[in-house]
Amino acid sequence: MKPFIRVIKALSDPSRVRIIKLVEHKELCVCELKDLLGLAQSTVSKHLRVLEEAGLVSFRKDGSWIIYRLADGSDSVYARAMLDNLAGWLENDPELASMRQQLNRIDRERTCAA
Amino acid sequence: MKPFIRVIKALSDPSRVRIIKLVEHKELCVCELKDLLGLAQSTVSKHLRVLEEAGLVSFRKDGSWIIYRLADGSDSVYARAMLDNLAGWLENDPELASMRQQLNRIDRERTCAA
DNA sequence: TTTATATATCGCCACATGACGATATGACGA
DNA sequence: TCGTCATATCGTCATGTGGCGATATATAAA
Repeated sequence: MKPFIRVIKALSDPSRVRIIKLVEHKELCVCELKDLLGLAQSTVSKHLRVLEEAGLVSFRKDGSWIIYRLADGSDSVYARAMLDNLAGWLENDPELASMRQQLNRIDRERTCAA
Repeated sequence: MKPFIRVIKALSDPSRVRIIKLVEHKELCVCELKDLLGLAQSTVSKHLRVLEEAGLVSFRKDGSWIIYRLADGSDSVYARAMLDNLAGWLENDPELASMRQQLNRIDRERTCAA
């Protein structure tokens, strides 16, 4: 039961779902997510930790950046299934759409004036 | 986003997931669920309300009993998908197994000495 | 080494949530 | 009608959670 609940709880917050739907398209560093979501850096960092512990995202280091991407789902059948579901869900969400437009705008230069 | 979050939040509590996995097999009244879960009647009633508002369970009245069953999923694509997923998940959970044994024991007589 | 940037962690606060008992409602039976 | 049983709702409390700013850590650049 616990591994299932961990995945579901991780997805029970709108900000965390937005993170999933953003990194679904393109891996992103914390400060990019922070700007897109309009949340404090510490808040985003905490959300990413929850998602990572649920097996929903993973990360790699690139210099001083830590770049998050969708997990491959090998940690948890629940995470895998929910990521598959989410890939088709919320595609028409207006908030997500505007965030993705912003995402395209910052596509070329990774400048994260924190 | 909101309808999705409503379904996910409804499933983010272990007691509510247990309710789903119990009524998956057999429709049950509130007092049967109360006995199986070992929770106060008011608590179970509140959980059922959350599940019903998410489109995960529905109910019918039978005299003074209110008997809950899985929803058909027509209210919400998210509810439908999650019920489909859950049908295959947690089948080996030990707590659920012992609850289902109890469930078979009360199978014949619906006596809910509250 | 010092400075700046990116991230994580910590402490705090406001609010949400799950639990309970007590009470209200509603149906059935005596 | 009155009492009983099943359920829902209300009030309350303890705990969980999301938010922030401040701070610690680590890397890169000056």
